[in-house]
Amino acid sequence: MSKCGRKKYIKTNLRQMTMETIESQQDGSVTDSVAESESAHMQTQTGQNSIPTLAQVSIAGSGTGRGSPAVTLVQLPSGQTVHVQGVIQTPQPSVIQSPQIQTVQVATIAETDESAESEGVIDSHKRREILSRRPSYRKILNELSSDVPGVPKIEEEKSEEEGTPPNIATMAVPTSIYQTSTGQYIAIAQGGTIQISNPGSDGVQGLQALTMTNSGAPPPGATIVQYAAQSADGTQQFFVPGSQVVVQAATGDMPTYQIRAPTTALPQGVVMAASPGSLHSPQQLAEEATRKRELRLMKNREAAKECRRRKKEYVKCLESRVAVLEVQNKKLIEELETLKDICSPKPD
DNA sequence: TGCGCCTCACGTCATGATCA
DNA sequence: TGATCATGACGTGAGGCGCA
Repeated sequence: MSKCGRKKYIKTNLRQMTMETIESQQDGSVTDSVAESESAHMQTQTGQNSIPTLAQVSIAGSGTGRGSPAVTLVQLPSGQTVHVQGVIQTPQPSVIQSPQIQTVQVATIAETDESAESEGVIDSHKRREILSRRPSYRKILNELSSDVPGVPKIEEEKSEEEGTPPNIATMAVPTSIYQTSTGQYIAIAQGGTIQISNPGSDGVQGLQALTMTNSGAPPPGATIVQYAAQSADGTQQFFVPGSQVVVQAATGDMPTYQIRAPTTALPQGVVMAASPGSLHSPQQLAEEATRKRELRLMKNREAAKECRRRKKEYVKCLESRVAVLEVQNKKLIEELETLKDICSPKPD
């Protein structure tokens, strides 16, 4: 398959996955984030993500009592209520507090780009150097949320409510990745899913599904793994003890896998079936480098996905905050008008 | 219907931040 | 201090939409 075709294939799968994720988020599943609960309102009629609009809010109840620190309940369209603290209070940090830094930096970059255009001297490395200094979204949001109770934090790790759909293309982050002597990658995810990736196939394409079913049969506590290889050979079964770690494959036309108890703990749970000490020839070193690179790329792929997800969440949270602050601002103005009326006696 | 534009999501690279 | 993580930048492809 050509690169274009492959990308198309992967994209189709991923798009489907994304839609499944969106659907699962919209079907009333519990979300503890204001932003996530508002995701449905961010959708346009075409179902496509577009320029986000500010969430409309309504004031659910006027708890404003004079002289007391009032707390106003702001009803978001999603039904979520947000506590807006007293009208008179210490200035809160602007919603664009941290992004202001970004704005300044972007302005600098714009200048840089201009000068680069005019002179054509500044290379992309310098630009990258400047651009990469931005603070992380998570950091910004967590700083904001620590200041203001209404802003949810971006969690370090998503709870299971956002569990990946049972699609092999999702490439669930494996707890253990093994490499067989045939060069295949075997990843055992936390949910027990086993993924086998053929060498040379980057990422999801080479994955073969292994379904695990619990059985009370053979060794107690063992798990029967049905090898769902797409060969015409049919289904193979594996017995996987409870905390299996090591997988080896025999060379030959018919690969076999042995899953054993762990012996040594290597970083990131990666166990090389081929002894590292035997890697002497340049070819083996090159293969090793290639495998390492593929592994790194795979991890980075997942990290990038997660990063984008957090970024979207961050943006939604900011939008929610804008909505809340707008309501707060409106109330401030109203209260100011009221105070003006009280303090300025009407002429007879 | 073809074309151009826009948006979105992705993969990859580079690099700062963080961890062991 | 090296390994790993997190994330911005960049390039690319696909799909939607308006227009001639």
